[in-house]
Amino acid sequence: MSNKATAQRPPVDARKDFGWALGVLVRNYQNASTAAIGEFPHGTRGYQVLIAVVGGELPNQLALAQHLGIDRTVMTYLIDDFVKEGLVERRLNPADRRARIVVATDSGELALAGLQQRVAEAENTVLGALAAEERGLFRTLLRRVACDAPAVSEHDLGACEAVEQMLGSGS
Amino acid sequence: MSNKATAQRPPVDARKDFGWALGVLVRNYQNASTAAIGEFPHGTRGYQVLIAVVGGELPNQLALAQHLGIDRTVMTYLIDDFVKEGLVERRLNPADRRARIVVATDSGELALAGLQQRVAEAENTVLGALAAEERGLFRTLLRRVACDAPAVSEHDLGACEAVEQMLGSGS
DNA sequence: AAATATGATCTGTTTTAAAGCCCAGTTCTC
DNA sequence: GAGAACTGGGCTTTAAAACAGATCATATTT
Repeated sequence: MSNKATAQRPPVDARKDFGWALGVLVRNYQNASTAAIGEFPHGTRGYQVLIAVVGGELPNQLALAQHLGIDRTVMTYLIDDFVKEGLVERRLNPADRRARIVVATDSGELALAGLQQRVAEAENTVLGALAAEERGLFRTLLRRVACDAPAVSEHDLGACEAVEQMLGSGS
Repeated sequence: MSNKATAQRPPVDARKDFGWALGVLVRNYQNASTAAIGEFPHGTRGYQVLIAVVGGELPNQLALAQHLGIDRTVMTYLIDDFVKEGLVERRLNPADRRARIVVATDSGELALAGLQQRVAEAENTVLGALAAEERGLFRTLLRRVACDAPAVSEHDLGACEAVEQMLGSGS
């Protein structure tokens, strides 16, 4: 009786589901990168915030939050902790004194450089099933998926546009 | 002053970070698939559980939970809700009456078939930046990354082994 | 100047995930 | 049969995160 369904429709294979594979990858990345960065303030999240800060393309905390898809109120104490650790500084934007420009300190840039190496190793471990060229290909495709994604939500779209605008001169 | 760092090290580009791109993809996938499946019991999670159940490869609730990387106590009331909706049934495993075999009802299989179509559309939207062949390539690479991942955690490894054992005859 | 909008912060509430402990029923080992 | 081990389930606690408002300073608009 249940044969009927599996005979009429293509068989369901849980391993082929895109969402499942994505979930496994995210979980593995989380575990591996968390282990790689150790006691860094806010874990993987904090690491990505620091990357965005050092990148220096996001003008204020709000843009930072939207870029990473996290709540703007979270960004406040996340940056607070970074300031406490001496990784970044909050500066007033002379052009718009409502906004705080978040700049990385030398210590922050140094810390990021170290972290990036270790995270890169972790990433390669996570992608261990692929050959070296395939890893590069996968990264490229993933980057395109993320950067050139169609408008799924205005949030991400806005963030992406903002980034692209600012990178127009920065290449 | 900060030019020194950017001159010595390769410039940091937030858009090139693997973790960031992965996060964007996951967020887009979540939004798109959530919209696609509508009021389905436990959202994207529930959808993936149903796939695994219909796939019929996971012997019990524990294996189901490990396969999807969620807590085993969560699986309890997740399956509870599915039973209430008539999507799945809990049967006693005659071979091991400690374990409950979770089987999809005809209604559940039908529901999944409908959902899969809509989710597939959502997935293609999310991957809209890629050409059709590239999408297939990306899916293949992602599947390999997930299925053949090296042992990052014993949890996932065990789940993957279990799946592969049971699929030994099914390809 | 007044009204409105924006960025950051603070204050809560709510949701969610994860972890731990305990119990009941079942199976396996000895 | 006794005891250990395992599955399912309930319960509580903890931490993280999302979410909604309110406040304050500043910018922009009218």
